[in-house]
Amino acid sequence: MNSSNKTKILLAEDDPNLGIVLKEYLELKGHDVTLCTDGEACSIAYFESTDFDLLILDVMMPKKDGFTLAAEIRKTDKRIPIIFLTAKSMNKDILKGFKVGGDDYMTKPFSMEELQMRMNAVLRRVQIQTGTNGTYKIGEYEFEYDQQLLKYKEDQNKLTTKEAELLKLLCSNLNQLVTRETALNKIWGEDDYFKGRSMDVFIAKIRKYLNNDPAVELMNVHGTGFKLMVKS
Amino acid sequence: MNSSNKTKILLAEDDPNLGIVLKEYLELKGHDVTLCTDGEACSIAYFESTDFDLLILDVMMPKKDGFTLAAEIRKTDKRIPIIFLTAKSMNKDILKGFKVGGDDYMTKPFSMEELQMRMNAVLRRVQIQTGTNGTYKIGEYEFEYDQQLLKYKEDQNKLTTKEAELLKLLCSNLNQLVTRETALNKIWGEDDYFKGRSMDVFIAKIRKYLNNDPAVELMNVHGTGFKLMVKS
DNA sequence: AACAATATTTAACAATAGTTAACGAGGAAT
DNA sequence: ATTCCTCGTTAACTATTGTTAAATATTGTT
Repeated sequence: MNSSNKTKILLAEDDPNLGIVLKEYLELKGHDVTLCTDGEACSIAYFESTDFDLLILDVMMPKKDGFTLAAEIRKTDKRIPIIFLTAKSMNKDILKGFKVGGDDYMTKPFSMEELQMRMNAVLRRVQIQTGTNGTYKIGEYEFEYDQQLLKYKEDQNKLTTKEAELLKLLCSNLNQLVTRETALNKIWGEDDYFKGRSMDVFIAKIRKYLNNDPAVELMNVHGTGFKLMVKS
Repeated sequence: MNSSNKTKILLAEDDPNLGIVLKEYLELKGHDVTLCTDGEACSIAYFESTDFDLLILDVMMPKKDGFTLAAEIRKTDKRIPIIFLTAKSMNKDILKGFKVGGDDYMTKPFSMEELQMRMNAVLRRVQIQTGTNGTYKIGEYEFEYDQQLLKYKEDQNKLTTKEAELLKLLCSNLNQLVTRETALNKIWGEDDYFKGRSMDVFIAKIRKYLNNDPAVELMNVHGTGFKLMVKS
């Protein structure tokens, strides 16, 4: 979940009418919507930011279709919910949407209410463990990203901005790999040797914060990245 | 996930034709299905067992409708995935299904394939959430891939990433040949002479870890590959 | 048996990661 | 304006992980 308590939605829809109507409806419902009108713009928007909570992708789009885009994103993020929108109700298409790692699939025309409901259903799953306002549970710890606060029982640590950003990225991929590349691009904005060393220093700091709870482990995957594991 | 490797599904459907067809299809797909023909029977089945992985509930059922049943279950279990089936595509109904805590909603008639896909999508989420992808038994050993941990009685060894990946590949082909080519391509990404030598070094390391239990043998098939054998 | 190909093992080496501390830019306090 | 403080970066050193090399052993073929 991103810093505000709004759900941050990345919406890709090339039909300008539908795009704008959707954006306005979702904003009315209290969400924060970024609208892209083609697949490439959407790809760029996604990979530059760390804090989208949900993707809504039209399948048929200029430059890059929704399935291709979703497949790319699923390579680096298995968690973020993806809902596809499509005009044609071709059976094969639906199956492809799921195969590529989508969470739901809606055929136009659909009611806004149903979209809202399906969004909630899919978000409820990820929010069961990420509190609703930027609060993450990490074993016995509680991490308030908004306040940059990491709490363990009575103790609490104030994190720096970079520490908090990195920990948030790890939390939103809990039990899953975050590649060095992803982290560097999303948090440092570039991926070079020195930024990489800098990240290692932050990883060490976060480990130190987290070593009260033995069920929590921030582990390295050699040559690839890190994953924050919580044994259950 | 329950103890077996099958997905345990509780299916409630009062139409006997559809019920039986669904059950048979899902069993064909390797799942373990319990079929109930009314809401009360389903409620009893659910509350008597602990290890269902997924509920598929018809909405219109004798004695207790699917929504009421789901609402009851959601009081005690917020996690278990619920998919509703319904004949009528009334908008209000769909909304009610989600309000009551459903994860997906399918309108009859639907294709079996789409049901399968939607099941997978919903199950994938809970797997990701719990980080429970792989624990293998190897004779007296227990291998937790997620934690890169190999346990033998009281002892436990922390494996490196490569060791864990290779052991996982061997485990998922227990008692079966894994060709050098397969292993090299899957784990090293390419199949050349030096990667091959490197793999041999890892095989040696894994053998060393596994030599407490005489029933376990990581054997070579000359010129072809390796087999992880467990005698019983 | 002699030979060639493949596999095992140990050690040296290279690349990646972990840790601690020094450094420097920028903001806040004096 | 000067000093102090915080934070991110860089540096230096150590540890871990994975690859290459080299010496030995095993297997299959002629």
